[in-house]
Amino acid sequence: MSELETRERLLEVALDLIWQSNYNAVGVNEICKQAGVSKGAFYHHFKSKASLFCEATHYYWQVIKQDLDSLFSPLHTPVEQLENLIHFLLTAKLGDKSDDAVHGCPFFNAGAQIGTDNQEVQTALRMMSESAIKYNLALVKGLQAGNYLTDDQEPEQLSRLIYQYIHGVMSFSQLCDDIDHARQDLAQGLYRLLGLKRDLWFVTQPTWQAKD
Amino acid sequence: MSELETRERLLEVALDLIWQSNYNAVGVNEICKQAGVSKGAFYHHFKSKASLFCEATHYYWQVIKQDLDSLFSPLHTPVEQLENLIHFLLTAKLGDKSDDAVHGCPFFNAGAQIGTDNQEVQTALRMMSESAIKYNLALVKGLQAGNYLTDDQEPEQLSRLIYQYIHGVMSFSQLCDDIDHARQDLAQGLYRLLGLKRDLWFVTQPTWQAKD
DNA sequence: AATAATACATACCGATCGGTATGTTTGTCA
DNA sequence: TGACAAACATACCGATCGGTATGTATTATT
Repeated sequence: MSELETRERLLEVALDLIWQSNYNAVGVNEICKQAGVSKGAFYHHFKSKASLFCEATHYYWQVIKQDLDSLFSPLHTPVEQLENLIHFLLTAKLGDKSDDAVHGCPFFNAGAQIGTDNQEVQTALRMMSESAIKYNLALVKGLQAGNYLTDDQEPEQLSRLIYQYIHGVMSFSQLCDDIDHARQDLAQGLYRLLGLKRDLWFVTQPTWQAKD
Repeated sequence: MSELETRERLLEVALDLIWQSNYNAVGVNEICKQAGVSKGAFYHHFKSKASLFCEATHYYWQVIKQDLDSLFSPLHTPVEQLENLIHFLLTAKLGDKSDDAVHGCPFFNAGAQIGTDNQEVQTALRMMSESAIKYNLALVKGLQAGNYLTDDQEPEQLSRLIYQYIHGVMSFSQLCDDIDHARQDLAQGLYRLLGLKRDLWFVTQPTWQAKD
């Protein structure tokens, strides 16, 4: 196995395992085992398990950002961007693939577990939240500028509301292991929160697709 | 210490500790220590830690229900009920008391941790969700019947949206350790999700207070 | 070629986890 | 008063946790 890859191997395996279950249930030993590296290698690259998690958060976010940049591309109209976001959340995040269970966002699940105890982790999660909300903010401003909304609420607050709701939907559908409700509710909730004009509801097709 | 109380002592201490941190971080030993009972007593009353958690969920919900019944009392108008709910969430749940940190709902934090692994826990949490949504449903129907809303969305879905959003707000404000945003966002989000008529926003005072 | 730092691997640590086996007290009913 | 079970208390268990100490290749530097 190549040298620099070891680090990424650990990050990806950790993401995978934590995604499938949760932070506490996944031990350092198992991460190493699945990654095919030794514990020494693990603690050579990361100073602690929490530290790995922080870096994994960052790593994961870099990947997500590529998708977000793509589906929020100026090539799409604001309404298309909104539909792209919905489509993205339903497929890439909630696990449209007909496999096993519905996954929430691994970082918020994990954040609920260690966030309050570990300052480092909490900070990492906050920064990811802020970044995500910035994307929402751009979307909201685009929708406002295009006169697609029924009122002129502060865009900062609106982008926060959206973020909160998305998180709520994902947690709920994970608990109920039911993606169908999420599919019904997500768009509805976002439309309502944003105050999207009624004649624009459920009429635009997403213009973005997850790459393979 | 009286006999029957031991059980409740364990439940309340467990709630307290889990509330303050999280399910995984709180061990059986510490619960027993804080409750002033032995481990033998613990496993005399509960067959496992997860089982305790399930019973604690039920116990906790019984307490919450009393508040919900009170603040959703027919003595209040539907709009007052809504404001009562908001006030309740901001004070009793998010911890208005100026003490330390912002707490989310301990059960959803814990649910994110063990929910997927433990069938028993997951079921208990689902039932609590369903019950909570039923309260929302009554509220929504009341608001619709009183013609306080701008549209006639399916009340079942609306009550779900509300539930999801509330959960999202609480998680977010816990992560950010910032109750001020929650205070700003909660009402705004609920108004928008429900489609409450604009002239009713922020004009009604809650008619319910937490009993010390 | 010698040296030093990097990148691991192996073996092991104390702490703590949830859980149990067994003993002792306490109340209950006959 | 004796029998019996419920309600604990004490001591301990194996497993596993995150983390470390130490040894060994490998690579870069001089």
